[in-house]
Amino acid sequence: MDSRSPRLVDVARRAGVSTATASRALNPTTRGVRDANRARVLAAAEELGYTTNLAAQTVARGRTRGVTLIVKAMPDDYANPMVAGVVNATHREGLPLNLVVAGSGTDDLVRAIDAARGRRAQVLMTIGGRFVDDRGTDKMVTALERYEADGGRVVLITQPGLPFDTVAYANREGAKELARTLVELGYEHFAILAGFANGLTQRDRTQGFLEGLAESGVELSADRVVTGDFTRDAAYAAAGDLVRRGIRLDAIFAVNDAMALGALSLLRDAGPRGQGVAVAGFDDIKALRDVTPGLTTVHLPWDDVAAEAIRLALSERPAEPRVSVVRGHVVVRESTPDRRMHPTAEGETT
Amino acid sequence: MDSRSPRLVDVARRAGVSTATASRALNPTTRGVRDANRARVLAAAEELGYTTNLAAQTVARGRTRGVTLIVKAMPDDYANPMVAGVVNATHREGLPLNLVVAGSGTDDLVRAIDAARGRRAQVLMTIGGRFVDDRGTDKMVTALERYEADGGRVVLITQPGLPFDTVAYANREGAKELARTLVELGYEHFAILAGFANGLTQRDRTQGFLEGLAESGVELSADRVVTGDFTRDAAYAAAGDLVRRGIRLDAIFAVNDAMALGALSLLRDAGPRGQGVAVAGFDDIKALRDVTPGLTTVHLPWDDVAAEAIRLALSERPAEPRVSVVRGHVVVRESTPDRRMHPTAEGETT
DNA sequence: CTGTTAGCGCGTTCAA
DNA sequence: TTGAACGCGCTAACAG
Repeated sequence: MDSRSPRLVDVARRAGVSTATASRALNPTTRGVRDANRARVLAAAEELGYTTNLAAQTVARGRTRGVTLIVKAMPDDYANPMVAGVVNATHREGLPLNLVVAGSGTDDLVRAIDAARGRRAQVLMTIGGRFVDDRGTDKMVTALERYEADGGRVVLITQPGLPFDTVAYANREGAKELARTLVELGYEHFAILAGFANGLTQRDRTQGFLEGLAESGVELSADRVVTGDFTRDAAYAAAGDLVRRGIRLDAIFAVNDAMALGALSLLRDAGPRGQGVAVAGFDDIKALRDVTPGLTTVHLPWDDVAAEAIRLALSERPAEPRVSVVRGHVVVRESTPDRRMHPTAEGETT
Repeated sequence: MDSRSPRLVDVARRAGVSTATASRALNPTTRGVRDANRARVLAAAEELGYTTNLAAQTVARGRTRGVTLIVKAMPDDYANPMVAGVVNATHREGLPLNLVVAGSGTDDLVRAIDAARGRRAQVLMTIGGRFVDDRGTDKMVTALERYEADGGRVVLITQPGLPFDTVAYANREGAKELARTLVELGYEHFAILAGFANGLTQRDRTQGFLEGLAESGVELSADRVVTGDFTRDAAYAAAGDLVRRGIRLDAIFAVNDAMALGALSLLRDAGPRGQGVAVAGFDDIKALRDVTPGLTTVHLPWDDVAAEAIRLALSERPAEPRVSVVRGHVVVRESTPDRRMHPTAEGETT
């Protein structure tokens, strides 16, 4: 078959006008077409099943609408609330979305950024992916600057400290508040499932939690901060190691909810040794509504985050990069019962 | 700033060759460039931070790599296993992915298809979105045919019966097996949370379940098949209505796991009236591992489904459309305990 | 308001 | 193996 798509010339010919007029009629941006002609062009396009060749349009215009979202991985268990938020927000705005899963290396990230530049995409957003003291950060910044120099807009999500518009969560503060709350509830012996040692988000949450403990006068030895993958499965495994070590454990803080749910499952599966250990997470993902016991966590207003990211992206680029910090708050649920009311429940693990 | 991106000419000039040679050097597809020249071109590109303008390349070539995935909505609670599967599979294959959320109307779908054609995208995959007896199906098929006539490849997921390559799940059979299993376990009084009345997947699962019941000699009055949204929240609400109606209820079948989890939560929140009602779902999403009681469901091999879809998409278009049917199997968990062992537990709701 | 014409940046013949 | 020249489909500047 391969009966090639109709082109603008075909529409123009059929409508009895020039391609220029046809183009103008099709693109409401440009005014100045007699109604009669506009109608004929639209009719011709309809009859021919014409669709403008977006690639050609992009070449001619030099730029194309739409956002490119770079993420590190697409989880198949719990929805990433940020990804879902951005996907739905762009849909609402009628913006084409390009979802790119980049490897975790800096090179992969730079490649993805360059590819977006090659696509002449209007806005570029990235979630996660930044590392602490990563030598590659410079390369990434350079790539992003090239992208902006080329006329694109960059919005970083949760990666404060870079010279671009940013939507950041108050990770450290939220974790600190969570730690204080747990201590108040009567917990003393903690462990942290910290994710990647050098992931920025993970580090901030871990450090915030440690600070909160310190302020409340609770110590935490380094061997109780378990690093590893940032996933539910890794957390399940890590919690297992923790339990097998036989240390005294009142509560586990996992740096995100998916990990916390994994830990919770391990404790459940572990039998008696897992009983009585509390768990807390971070994010307050929607799935928590269906989980028992309810998971104590730090709530973040995800819809606001996504909306804010889009807002920044669509506004004029300011002289100085803007940083919107979104604050969360602790939500206490049944996974961290009040121990002060059950003083006898202490010491159920060894 | 707007210091425009370097173009191929710039690279060519810097390497001291023509744009033709530069193009050939950059595209490994074309052979026949002296190694020395190739090296100089690559070096020049590197130094300039050159990235091919994909739009221009697409115009010149007439087509571009990558898959466009059309979905109806992006859930923010549980990951859609198909979406996650396709996202990750395309990433593995190094294929650019365009994720499009189309409205549920046929027009939205047709628009999305035409847009993909306008983008000259290589392959188009759609998940869901087909309706029973929808007058719009013809329009959709026409749009897809135009897309294929234009050189693209179409792969439909879970929408059997259309003249395109298709990956279908055995929805009806799985639901039928589930119904038989539940009856064997001793359940008699069912209700179904059926989702959209005219959604194809939902209808197949509902009808399969009804058939299974019928074969097992169990009747189900029409007022126990509750239609509505295909989401967790809608299911939560619908289960509430069910409970309030005060009918005798042994078990609820929800046509997907997210809905089942919503129903489970409602029953939990409903207090005594919700107790003793079993729940079963469909899909076996990963999140079920962290839920108690474990949810009885129909397992589908999601990784296989995504891989198969990609395989079909990347293979030559066959003369006759191919249909791969992926079969699932029932997994019984604690949400549907064996009632035959607890004859006294009967009739706990009214 | 409309048509002519000249690009946009790249791939690709066709000779050399 | 290489380069000159043309074409891809569309928009934008410039006349009219």
